[in-house]
Amino acid sequence: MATIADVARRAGVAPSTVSYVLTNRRSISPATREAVEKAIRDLDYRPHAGARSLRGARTRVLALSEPRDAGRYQSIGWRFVHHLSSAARAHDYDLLLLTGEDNVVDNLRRVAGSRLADGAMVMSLHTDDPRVPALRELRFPAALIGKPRNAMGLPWCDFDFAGAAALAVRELARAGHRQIAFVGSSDGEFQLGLNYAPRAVAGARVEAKAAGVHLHVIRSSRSHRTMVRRTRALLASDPAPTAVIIHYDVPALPSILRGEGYSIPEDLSVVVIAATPDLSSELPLARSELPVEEMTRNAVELALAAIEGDPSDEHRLIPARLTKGQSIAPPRRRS
Amino acid sequence: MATIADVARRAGVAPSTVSYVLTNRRSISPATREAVEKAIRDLDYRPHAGARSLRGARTRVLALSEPRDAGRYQSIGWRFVHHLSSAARAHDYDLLLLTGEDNVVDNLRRVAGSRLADGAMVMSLHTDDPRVPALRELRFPAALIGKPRNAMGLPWCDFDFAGAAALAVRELARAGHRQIAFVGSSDGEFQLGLNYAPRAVAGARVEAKAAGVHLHVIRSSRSHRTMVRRTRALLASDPAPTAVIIHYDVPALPSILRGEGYSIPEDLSVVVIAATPDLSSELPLARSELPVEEMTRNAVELALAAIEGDPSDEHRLIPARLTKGQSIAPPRRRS
DNA sequence: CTGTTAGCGCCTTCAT
DNA sequence: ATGAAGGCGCTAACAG
Repeated sequence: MATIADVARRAGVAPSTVSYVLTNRRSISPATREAVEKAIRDLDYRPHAGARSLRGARTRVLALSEPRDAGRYQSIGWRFVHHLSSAARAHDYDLLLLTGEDNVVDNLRRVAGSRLADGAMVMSLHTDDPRVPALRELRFPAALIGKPRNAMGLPWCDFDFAGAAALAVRELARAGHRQIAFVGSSDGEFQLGLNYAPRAVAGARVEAKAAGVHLHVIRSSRSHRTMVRRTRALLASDPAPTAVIIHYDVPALPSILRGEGYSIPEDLSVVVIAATPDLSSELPLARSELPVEEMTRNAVELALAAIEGDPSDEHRLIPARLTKGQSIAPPRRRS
Repeated sequence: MATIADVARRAGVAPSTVSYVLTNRRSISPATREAVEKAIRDLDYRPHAGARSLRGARTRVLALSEPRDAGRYQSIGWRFVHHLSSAARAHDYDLLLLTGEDNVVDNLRRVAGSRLADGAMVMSLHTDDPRVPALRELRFPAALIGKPRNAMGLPWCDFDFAGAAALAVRELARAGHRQIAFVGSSDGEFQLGLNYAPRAVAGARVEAKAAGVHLHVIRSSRSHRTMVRRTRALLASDPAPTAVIIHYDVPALPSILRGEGYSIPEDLSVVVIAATPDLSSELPLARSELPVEEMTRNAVELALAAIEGDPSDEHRLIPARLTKGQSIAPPRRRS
């Protein structure tokens, strides 16, 4: 593999000049720059990442932390990762994955200590996540994807789950619904303490109270059988809900509703919040999409800002936007 | 951050001695070892990754390559990544994610050239994947997860999709079925050229011919509407299939079948191949699970072997094992 | 505008 | 069983 010395020799300049061409840290005559760039191309030269980081420069690597158990419940994880990687590459950064270790915190310590990365992004935040104080103590630059109970001065960005839920309630209330069901995240997500799960419920509750509507709250389940049971109980309650808000993807739920003999939106209005692009549905559901691209772009920006030294506790709560599909109708008159 | 010199000073030994304690490359008296280890603990010393890699040692990082577009079709990806990360950590390796760039091959060149990783693992292989010749040319140690048409001497491991399909056909034939439907991967996966999609179909075809049964082959679709349409056409064909093999997860399919008035297994037997752990189904389906843990463990082993210098073109095709659920019954007599 | 040089932290050969 | 010293490839301070 070619080194900076090889390039310098071939271009007939000093190694430092090559370095300066690369880093743009002082002015270079067009002629020299041209010669150096040609030599770089000819030799397919790439700076040695280890040497760079040793010299005190950046590793240009961002660590991505996610607890091992989160993967089970969050199939969206992969979408986030793809977008995070793109966003990081846009700043010439790579992503180092920190999911495989039992102990999330040790893993961060290790990476920070051995300077494998310049900073971290933290996914699947629990309400009281041990990684938050650890990052603080390590003084390792980081951005949180998700809102912990206490960010302890770390920057974070998140989707406004509470706002999305409130918006859905408001929209349904405006259409005339007075009995609204809220199907929250799955049992597993609640049990892990994933912060967005209760936040969405809380948002819905507040707005329901303000709008004077009754909210029937249940959780979803990954077990189809359980889901059917809970749905039946929900629909059988008296007074029965005339609209359903679904937090996140419970792809089977519309099918279950139909299976129980309800048609959408005639018998039941439906709104999905924090939704993923939906290919499976027959009819365009009213929804607020989870803005994955925007979230990841912001997360990377915040992490890089933290690396640059701004110890900002900036946070970005991305507002929900409701796309009205064809799944909201006025409530059917009780017969 | 502490350096090796700090540790040496604190332990009252030479830096090289500390290094030897760390790398175990020569015998150390118990006393010195103890002293050094204490100093390491006291200072929470961690070797500088960049310095190590500069010195010619390993980076202890494995790159993980997946094309950007694959994420859309393979929700399983995240499971693989989690397991790969665990497997890598078991060998004290970290994972660097290569998904964010438009050009997968450039990305590999870059990482190999700048020595950000010691080797790579390659996911979502297309039948003729450009990464294979590129890795060959770069002489970058790598293991493929998936079987390309031509591995060009690179080691690979994969699930025996053809065998799994054949096994399913055989089992259904043995139960008396003569008209078997095969619901293959989705249009998207076929279009991307993901290698497992056609392999499973081919395996089913070969076994069907050998067993003298007729095979109705369709592809699945992520669109629920399309899926319903195709399923109806399939069930309406004459002679109608009495059993269905589902390649990979089409979670909605059992529901669709039931929705069309078929009960499982009375009206229709069902076998799932390359299945993911199923939480959503009412009844335990006959299935061969995709052995994710085993695949990822093997992939890491092969990659590390390649890094160690064995230029083996070893490959590991992991055989399918069928779990008989309660979804296979003899075909219903035509009425 | 460009060249020379020191040193980042580690491993390893050579010497003891 | 342990030390001393050189150099991996790069950047930045210092010279010109």
